[in-house]
Amino acid sequence: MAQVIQDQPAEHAVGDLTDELTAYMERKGLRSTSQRRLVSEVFFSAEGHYSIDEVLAMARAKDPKVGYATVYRTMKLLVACGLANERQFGDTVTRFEIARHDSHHDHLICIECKRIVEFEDDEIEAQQEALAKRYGFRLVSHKHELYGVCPACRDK
Amino acid sequence: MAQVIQDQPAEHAVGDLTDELTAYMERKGLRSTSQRRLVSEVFFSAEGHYSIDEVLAMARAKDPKVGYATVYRTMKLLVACGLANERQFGDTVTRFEIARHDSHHDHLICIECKRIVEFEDDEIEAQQEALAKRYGFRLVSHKHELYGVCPACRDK
DNA sequence: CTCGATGCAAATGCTTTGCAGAAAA
DNA sequence: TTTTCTGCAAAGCATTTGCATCGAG
Repeated sequence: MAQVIQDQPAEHAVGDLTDELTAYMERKGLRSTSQRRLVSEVFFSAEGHYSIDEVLAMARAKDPKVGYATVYRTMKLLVACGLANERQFGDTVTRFEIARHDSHHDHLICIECKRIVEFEDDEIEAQQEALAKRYGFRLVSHKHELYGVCPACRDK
Repeated sequence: MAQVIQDQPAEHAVGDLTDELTAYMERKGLRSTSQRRLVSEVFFSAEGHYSIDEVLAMARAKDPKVGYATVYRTMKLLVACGLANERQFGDTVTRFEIARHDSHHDHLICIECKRIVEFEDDEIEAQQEALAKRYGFRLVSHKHELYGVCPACRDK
């Protein structure tokens, strides 16, 4: 059998993301290199919010020779083709997450352990729209981050 | 007469803010210097969201010799004593705004002209609280920014 | 007179870019 | 072979700090 039907489909099928990237690169005349394949693969496989350094570390685990600039440029490429989002949380480092086209989500961040929980709240989204309209703004995007202490850290 | 009662009280009475700062500095054994008085005065008098460079420019209009580091350190001081908030919007620069203790507010930012409008929405605040509770988080702070196109820029 | 504050300039931390050599197409 | 990509190292840029000097207390 060529395709395995999974009982519990992964949140993001790594293959689908890779296909989208490949299509984008072909369309733009960009080259498929071993580094781009490696970096995108480790990023697509790892669910989370990673800094360049973290993606670099994951990539170097499989190929110690990859350079920082390559990871940097590959992440920019993923952002450009809409497969990754760039985020800045409390600190100064830029983090990347896999972009989901279907749903908007925001973040709940533990200020103790830095854990990041994603949430989706349609009511808040709707109220944001209403609020923007009230001020005459055409809403393009938003950033909504809640900082607090997570259950695990509260009990310590 | 020593005190002037104003018909239209300023949003933030510069004098009150200055008094709070003075009290804080005395409490901490910090010195009242001409630079600190100048920087805090221009910042308290100017309503808005200013970067270090902008505060520096305002201060230098009155005293060309003030240094960047002094403004930097004075703004940190204002943040430390709760009289200013530090914010990062879309770009890389840090901006400061006068902290109001009574009300929480968030921002609506025009991506064209960079105009920043402040808003307050109790319903959204309440929903944030509910959401944090749902995840077991004790909510400490939040960042809520809406990016869009303001009425003036839509008509251009 | 003492110790904190200032202002310069240098250091830092992260991001971005120039360029010579490497590797896709 | 041509053109893009890589990896290093250097440049940018906003922020932060060390230090000699200045000035408030």
